[in-house]
Amino acid sequence: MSRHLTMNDIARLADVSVATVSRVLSNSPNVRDDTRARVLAVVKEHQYEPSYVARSLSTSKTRTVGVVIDDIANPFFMELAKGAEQVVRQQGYTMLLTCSNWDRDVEHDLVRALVRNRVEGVLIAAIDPEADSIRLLRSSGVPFVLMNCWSSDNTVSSVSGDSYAGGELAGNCLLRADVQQYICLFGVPHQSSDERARGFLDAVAAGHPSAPLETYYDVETFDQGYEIVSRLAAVHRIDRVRTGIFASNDFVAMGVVDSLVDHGISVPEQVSVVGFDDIEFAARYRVPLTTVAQPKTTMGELAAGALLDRLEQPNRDGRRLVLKPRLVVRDTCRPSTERSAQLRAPINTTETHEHT
Amino acid sequence: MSRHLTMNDIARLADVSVATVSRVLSNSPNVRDDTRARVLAVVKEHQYEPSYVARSLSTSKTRTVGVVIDDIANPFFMELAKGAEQVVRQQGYTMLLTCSNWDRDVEHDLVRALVRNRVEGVLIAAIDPEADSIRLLRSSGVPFVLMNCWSSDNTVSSVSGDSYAGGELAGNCLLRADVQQYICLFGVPHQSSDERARGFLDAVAAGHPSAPLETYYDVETFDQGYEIVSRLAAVHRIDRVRTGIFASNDFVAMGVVDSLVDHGISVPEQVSVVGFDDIEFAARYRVPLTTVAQPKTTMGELAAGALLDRLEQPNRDGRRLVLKPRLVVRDTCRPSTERSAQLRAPINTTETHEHT
DNA sequence: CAATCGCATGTAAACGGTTACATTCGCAGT
DNA sequence: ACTGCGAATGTAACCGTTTACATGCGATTG
Repeated sequence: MSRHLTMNDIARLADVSVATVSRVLSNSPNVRDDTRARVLAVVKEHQYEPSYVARSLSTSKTRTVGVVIDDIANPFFMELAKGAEQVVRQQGYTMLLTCSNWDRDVEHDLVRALVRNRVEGVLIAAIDPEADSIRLLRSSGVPFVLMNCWSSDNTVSSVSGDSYAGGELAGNCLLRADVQQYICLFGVPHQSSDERARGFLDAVAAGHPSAPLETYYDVETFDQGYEIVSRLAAVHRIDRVRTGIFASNDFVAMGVVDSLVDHGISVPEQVSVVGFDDIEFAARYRVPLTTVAQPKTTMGELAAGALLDRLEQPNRDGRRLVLKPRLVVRDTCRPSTERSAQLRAPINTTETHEHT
Repeated sequence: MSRHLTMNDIARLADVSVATVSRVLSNSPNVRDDTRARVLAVVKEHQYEPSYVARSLSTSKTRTVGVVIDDIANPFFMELAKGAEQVVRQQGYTMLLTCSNWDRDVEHDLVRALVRNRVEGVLIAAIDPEADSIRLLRSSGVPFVLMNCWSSDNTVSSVSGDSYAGGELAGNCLLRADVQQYICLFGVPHQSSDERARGFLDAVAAGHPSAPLETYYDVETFDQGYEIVSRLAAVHRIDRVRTGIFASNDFVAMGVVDSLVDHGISVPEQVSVVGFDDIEFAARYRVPLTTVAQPKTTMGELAAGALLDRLEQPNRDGRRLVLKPRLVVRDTCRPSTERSAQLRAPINTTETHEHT
């Protein structure tokens, strides 16, 4: 195909200099009306589109921010990204969305690619906030803000949910459902899932000290949830006594529920399940999920806002935003009234907390 | 923060010229080993990352392709995009994903932005293949391939599902379920939804000529599906006779089913529902959806493949790829055996068809 | 020992914009 | 007619790479 037109071509065709064309296109004043019209006519006639790559090189501004998430198929991250997109686009930035598939090497490569593309800032749901990818970001001086995790270094900004509180919410919910044993399906090692685990364990340790409790780690997917519960069901580990299952996210919770109904175990009568995230589908699942909701879109928006602040105010110090989760009670776990009366744990809070 | 290092900085630090640095970084031969080592040492020490924007300007190659989809929250498009991402990344391209939200003006702006960013090609799920956005693509000479639609102009490549056949599949499925009236929830005007409608209507006209049939247009969302069916249920239009409902996509189908169960109407005993797309969640919905599956990931992969072919072979003529849909029978519509025996419509095909 | 060759390296011209600065133009004031 | 001045336009340097070409240099060769 033919090559792209350049500003020079337009200048020649309109019989003016490149500077004038540039001025017309950037709406600068001090261009005679007829000249402007002549240039615009040529531009329109030839459908000229100026090269942003040249412009970026010239101005050293790309008006682009990079976003790194872990899983593009996961509604949690998609909502984060959507929230972020909203606000960056509205400030005239373009968003470059990338996805690490939970692989640290990929994450590192993605960050490298973003830096090379000279994005002006990045939003990253880091797998590990001390990883090389973050070091690279620091050393290359590209402003960034962490999402869904945080750093001990208080020069770096972050936006995350209060996972410990979320874990407690889940724990208390199961407590109130009056179950006699607990199964914990925790996620891959990660700040936020570790906190969830702590919060959950602390809550049940406090409310139900002697209860039998079994934990699994690294479970993140529907299939894993299905699988583990199926194994337990096969040996009648969960259909004899009332059981509470904590799932590291809503996908896992759905897998769990799927397995339970496939084994003829009734939810929530025999087994109660609490998920995490409250993805859109949780409410529409075959049995609507009781789950801990995180304000996903808000998180994306706040993160983007924080980043944009940084871009204008490069040396403001970091702020760590922590958003309170909220328990959404649907059909997989309902408080049994007697026990609820005893425990008077707060069960529903939303609010923005700011540390540092 | 400090500015980015440039190749010049590295050259100075390593006491060589920029050309040498460039050669080292592009692995060109003809660099003495010790020089190479010296340069690499400096590069590593200062975490230098070359600017792709400068490189792109210099080489007039961005190694980037743009993708335009209609709705990023819709799993159908996400899968398309994922399929495409796979293959472009693996060829060393970066993918710029954008989303029009079904707005033609936005779509046009997005294409404009992609052209300005000098993407080397674009994959576009066009709202209307004759729209300005496509004209812009043509006139700027950027290779592109249509997804989920097609053009009468046979120089343009496209990858789409055989929507007419899909409509027929849905129609025949309802036919076999032995329903006595039909409700059609068609989508917004669009090549592929129009074809689905035609296929569906032709199928029931052929198999059940005298049946009462009611059509709605522009229904695309869960809420719309829920809403329409609720109105009908309120006036007992669907709980008296066995009814078949065609939904323009799986979201709509879920809304429909939700409304039905909320009104105590049993699915599929009283009302049968067929969706479209077979998004991942269809199988896990509160009542698993009978739906027409499209090979979404494959479509993305093929589209990307076609585009990459183009990039190497700019003036090959277009090819239109049409993929056969497949009926997935789950719980919202099941063939009643008597009638199934009479009609012997093909019910399950997968195959790639190539026209032109 | 000079001519030749090939490899390693440097020099400088692109690439397509932006923008500081220089120049020209049109016109009012004297 | 001349000066002065602001508005309109042009000129050229710069942004950070790549790459064609020039140069330098050590080893081979007649």
